[in-house]
Amino acid sequence: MLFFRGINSINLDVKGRLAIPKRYRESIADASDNQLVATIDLHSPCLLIYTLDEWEVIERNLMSLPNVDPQARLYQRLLLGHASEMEMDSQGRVLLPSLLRDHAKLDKNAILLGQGNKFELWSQEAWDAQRPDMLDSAASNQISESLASLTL
Amino acid sequence: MLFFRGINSINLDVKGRLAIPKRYRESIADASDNQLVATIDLHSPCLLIYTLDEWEVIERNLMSLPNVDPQARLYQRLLLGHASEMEMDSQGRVLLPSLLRDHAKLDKNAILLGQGNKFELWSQEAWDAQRPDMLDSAASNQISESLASLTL
DNA sequence: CCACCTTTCCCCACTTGTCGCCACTATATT
DNA sequence: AATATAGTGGCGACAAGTGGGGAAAGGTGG
Repeated sequence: MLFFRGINSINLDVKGRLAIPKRYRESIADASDNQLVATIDLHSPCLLIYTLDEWEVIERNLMSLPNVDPQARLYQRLLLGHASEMEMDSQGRVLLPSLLRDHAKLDKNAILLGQGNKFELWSQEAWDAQRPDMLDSAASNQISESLASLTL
Repeated sequence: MLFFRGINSINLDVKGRLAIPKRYRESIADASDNQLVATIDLHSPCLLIYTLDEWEVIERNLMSLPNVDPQARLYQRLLLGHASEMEMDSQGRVLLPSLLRDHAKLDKNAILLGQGNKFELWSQEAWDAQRPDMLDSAASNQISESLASLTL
């Protein structure tokens, strides 16, 4: 089973290519023949990067939502509409479509977060700006019900 | 199975032609011999573009609706009435009928969104104007029941 | 019925973006 | 300290995107 962990500081090249860290490459090659899919995150200014097979699961779930629900339609439009297939080249790099780079304000310095079945890709600036807030709200005492059962 | 994804920035030429991005062309050629159908979207100021065979499914469903239902008749009139067949030329371009271009306020800069069995075609202006609102409402915390089951 | 005008379509040229290759640098390992 | 390996960046070839000219087809008006 495929599971991505860890934080990586990565430089995009001037053409917007992202070099996937070596330690992830083999499992990506095995899982989906070097095919990745990037889309936007709806809650944070970052991109989500899935292996193609993981993405197809998401996609099936998305498309099975009731078509009459306006919010479901919105999700479909945004997530599917931004989902871009990318293929790792022989050096383990993928070209990020410029419209997606724009969305996440990605230029050179980026942060790649392993998040289980996907990666999150942040611009360094956005990450640095939001990390303190994330830590603060995580540290606050308001534990949601779903978290209450968690033993760390 | 045919499945369109992703966002594309595209320039229409002065004659109103749309060049389909290369990566979609082969599946369109395979699925429906370069035949596409465009119609209007009923909820947003954009056009919907189907392969001919996918459109024929929609069409059958539309026509099987009860004829006495005024809303069904409305849908039939609008969707079927605006549906225009288009053929990709040797360079992968289709001519968008001027009445459809007018409906979606399309001039030069356009955004083509892959949406599963169809594409959505937006004018750049309309897309830029609506995208922030769409992101806002997608990010809002009011998650409808149907979305609650979705794991991204 | 003919002439003219507009629309559509094809072809070619040019520009831009994409991709592969290679070299250099930094980091880790023995 | 030397060597190997991953990361980074630049160059160049090629493909895709874009735009314009002109021929053909279709429609309109005299």
